[in-house]
Amino acid sequence: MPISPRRATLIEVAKMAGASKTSVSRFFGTERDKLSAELQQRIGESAKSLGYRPNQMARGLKGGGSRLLGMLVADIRNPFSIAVMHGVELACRDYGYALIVCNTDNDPALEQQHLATLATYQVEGLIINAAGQPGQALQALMESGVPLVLLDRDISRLNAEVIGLDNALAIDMALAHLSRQGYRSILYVSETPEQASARQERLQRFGEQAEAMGLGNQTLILSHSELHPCETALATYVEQQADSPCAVLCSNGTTLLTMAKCFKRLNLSMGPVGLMGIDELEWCELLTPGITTLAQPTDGIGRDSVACLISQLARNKPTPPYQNRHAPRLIIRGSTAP
Amino acid sequence: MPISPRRATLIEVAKMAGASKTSVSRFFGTERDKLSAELQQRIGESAKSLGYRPNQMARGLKGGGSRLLGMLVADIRNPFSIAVMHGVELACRDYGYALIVCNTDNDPALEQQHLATLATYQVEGLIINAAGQPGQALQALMESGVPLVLLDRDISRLNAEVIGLDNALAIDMALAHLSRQGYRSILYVSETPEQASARQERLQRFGEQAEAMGLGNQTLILSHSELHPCETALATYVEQQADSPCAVLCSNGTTLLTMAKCFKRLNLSMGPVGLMGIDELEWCELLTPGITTLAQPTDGIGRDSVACLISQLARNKPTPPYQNRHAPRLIIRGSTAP
DNA sequence: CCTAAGGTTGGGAACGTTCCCATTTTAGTG
DNA sequence: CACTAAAATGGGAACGTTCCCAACCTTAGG
Repeated sequence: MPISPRRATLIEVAKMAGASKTSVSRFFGTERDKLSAELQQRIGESAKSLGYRPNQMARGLKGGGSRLLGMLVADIRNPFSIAVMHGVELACRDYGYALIVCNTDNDPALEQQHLATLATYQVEGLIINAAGQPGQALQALMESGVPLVLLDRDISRLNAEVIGLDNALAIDMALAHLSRQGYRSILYVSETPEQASARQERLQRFGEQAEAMGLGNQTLILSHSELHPCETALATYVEQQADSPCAVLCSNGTTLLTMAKCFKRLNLSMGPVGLMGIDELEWCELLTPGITTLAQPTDGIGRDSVACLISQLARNKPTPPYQNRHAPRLIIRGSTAP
Repeated sequence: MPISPRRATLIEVAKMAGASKTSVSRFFGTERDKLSAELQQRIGESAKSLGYRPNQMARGLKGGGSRLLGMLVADIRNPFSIAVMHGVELACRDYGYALIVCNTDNDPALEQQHLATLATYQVEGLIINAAGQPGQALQALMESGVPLVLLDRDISRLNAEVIGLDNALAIDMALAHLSRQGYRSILYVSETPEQASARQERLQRFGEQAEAMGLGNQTLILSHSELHPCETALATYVEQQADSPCAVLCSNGTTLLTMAKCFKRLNLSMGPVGLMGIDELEWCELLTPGITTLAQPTDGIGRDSVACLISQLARNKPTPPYQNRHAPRLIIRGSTAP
């Protein structure tokens, strides 16, 4: 049975190097250059030979901060969330933070619980992609000095930065493209907008802007994941619009997948009936004749979320630039060529 | 400027409840029932009114364990990784652990660095989906008492559990299906197998089993992500096999996507030339006529990884059941109907 | 009525760091 | 060659917990 040798500690390194714990602490902290070259040498060697690594738990305890960021994701299986998370990861790496990720599977109760857990770990900042409206818990967290960034979804009565897509711009770009291609009437497909501000913003802008541009517009809200009702709704819509070219605009990747399936089932060909979505997915290029999308700059959104957090953390230093509303990128493919 | 009131501490709760810190500690630990009902009441109320939450950092420091698990992922944007991570998340929740996720983007250097970071946070266990061969670092970690689970990829000379797909079975199932459907010759497409044991196992089994079944077999290794060489390789292969029905078997989701694109470019129709992949992706159903896949039980793999960790953590308790090699599920679609 | 046993409760040390301050050494100045 | 400022180093107290052990308060048996 292998004995598990406890990890080496600061004191042991100090003893071995013939230095004080303070010096060793300095060596691994921000004051290494205050040490003489010779002492640095000795400490460095001892630490190496003992395989010493500072214990972040102990560091966090004594004022030093946990160097931990928390991320709360509503649905980890959503490719958008993942892509953003990737950006967050990259930025964490740059700033020297580690990341605790919690997935709520869109369950508000679980969300509350995870929030409590994250607080327990003394995270220094929090990136929240909310499932419910945990305004109260977040308010408490903010008041106790934890900076917050809301990802994609705003929370009412909470004074925190929201970082995500420029939803109005996205809708405008989509409608401009569709109109340019000659579609005269648009069906907008969204998931239920109640709990997600981004959905609301997109939905509302769609109504306003389509009206302003003189485009026919209708809305379809997907509440459950069943395909059938959605299929009939689409069939009905297309039938109604028989006289003028029409298109379907999907609010995100999930709805786009659903509608693509409906197109297939109804044997509708994309193009003659337009199809377009927000969010770029790997299969959009693959599906003949290719689906036109608005790609979100997910990496940038993730990175900026962290940058925003860090800038709140260090109020004294100049604020690194970050953007709240990110512009999408239009990727034109065959599905919007009538 | 809002003053940030420090989080309440154990001592403050104790003071308010007129109890000792030990009692409060007991209340939040595992010995709550050793306290009289009345005392529990008082402590409960005080804690609530102060919004007290135990500080996990401090807990971890004093022997209590960090209640933190680490997960190292080679490529966080791979849907397989995500799906497994979801299972890991679920299990963590059940066992009362939080999860630190590190993504290495397939960079061995970064992997080393992340490993060091995770050690720094005193994680109690580690789930490793290795990018390189960090055997040395992992060995050190194991020796210092951190249980390990290797996800999908084995690491040579490291005595740790490997949890993942039953690769031999998967290949056998795929070949059995393809053969049953009448394909006489198979092209196996894999990414470079050097650094990933799962790829090696699949590749090797493919050779053996196809030979044993009397099927024609060839292998295509995708090294870079360029489409063109791959496209010509496919074209050549299909041409060669003009006389007998042939199929393409893809080692994972990435190669499947690549080959699907090649099929499209070459205007090959799926079915007449078979196409099949390991890993189930959302678009496999969508792409006419549907792609036959072997779905990995990703949730199970994730859950079992955690279960395995936990069982190592508590050697005294009976080992919860976990499985090392998971069977895939065959999903038959049109792409393997000649 | 005394004592042992059991159930509750509390005090203090320890966990591995950082940080404040005191001390020692070095270098610089008149 | 003192004398002082600056640089380098070290000692001890904190950080918020848990855990060991001691103290207390019942209750029941003799």
